[in-house]
Amino acid sequence: MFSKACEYAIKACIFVAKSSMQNNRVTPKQIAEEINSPVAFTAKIMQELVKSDLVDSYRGAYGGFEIDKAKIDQISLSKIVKVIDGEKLYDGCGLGLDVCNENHPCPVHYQYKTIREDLKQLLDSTNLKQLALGIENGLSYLKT
Amino acid sequence: MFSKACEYAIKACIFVAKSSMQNNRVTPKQIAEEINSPVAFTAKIMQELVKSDLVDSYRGAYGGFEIDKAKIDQISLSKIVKVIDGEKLYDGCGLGLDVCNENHPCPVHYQYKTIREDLKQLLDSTNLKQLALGIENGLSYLKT
DNA sequence: TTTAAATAAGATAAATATATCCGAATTAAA
DNA sequence: TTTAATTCGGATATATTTATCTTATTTAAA
Repeated sequence: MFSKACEYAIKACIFVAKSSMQNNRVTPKQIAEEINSPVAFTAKIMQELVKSDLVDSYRGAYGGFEIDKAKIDQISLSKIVKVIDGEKLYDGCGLGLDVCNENHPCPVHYQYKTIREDLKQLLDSTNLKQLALGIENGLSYLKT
Repeated sequence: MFSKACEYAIKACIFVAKSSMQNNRVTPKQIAEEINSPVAFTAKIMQELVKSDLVDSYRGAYGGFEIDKAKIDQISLSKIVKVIDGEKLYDGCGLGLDVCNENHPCPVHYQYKTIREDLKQLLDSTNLKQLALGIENGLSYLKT
């Protein structure tokens, strides 16, 4: 469904959001420990998230990553997924046809469309604040 | 969502099913033309489908691939997907946790579960006969 | 001003997925 | 029995994704 990079990105964002709510900047090392991911690869992904303006970074001593508290509930999962995996999940054909629409549907076009709309709905309506609170309250987990 | 190999497999199966309903065996070359896929890679995928008993193959002159007519409506998309992509889409965690369940849910566990059940429902309830008829009747297409 | 801690950027490596190629075995028909 | 057409299996090649490493730059505090 999502690439590994995207899975890491989502989990990293949730952890950074949670930390930012507690006024803590975090380093790639801390993130990787918290979400059980390879440090260097995680750092690369963080760079993309920074470039795309979803996360803020601060260099030098006492630096790290954070998310503007006021923005935490404005960042939906769909924004993260689009930055890392692109729009494919959003508008690609289930069977990979370059052109697939009502005029020229693939064999599973209509059924797949429903699934995709549901997924879109899920990603659009879920934001980092909700997820960070879930972690904070021990209702969900970022690693096993 | 699906790997490319799986997309090819699904489309190939639909074409083989349609051909078998018309009492025609088909070769990898014909399949690849019909679904717009690389010939040799398609042939490899057909081998897997044969080994998994979803498709029958016949060697030598006048050989090729076919599906037992009586089985065409017994082959669901889920069978094909499981053979090529495995069970991950069916039971994997949306965020890649090794263990993810009600007792230890990832942050999107419940929402993702709904999507997955819908997808499962779609794959389980759609069979090759339905899809082959759609192609035969010009209601859907295997390539653009 | 020096130092230690941190991100940024680019090169490189490893693993996986996608794709090709070729020789061996099989088979129906001529 | 020979031939041509076909699948099978394994080796190889290419592309993409995942992951690591190294150097440069930045920055706060001592």
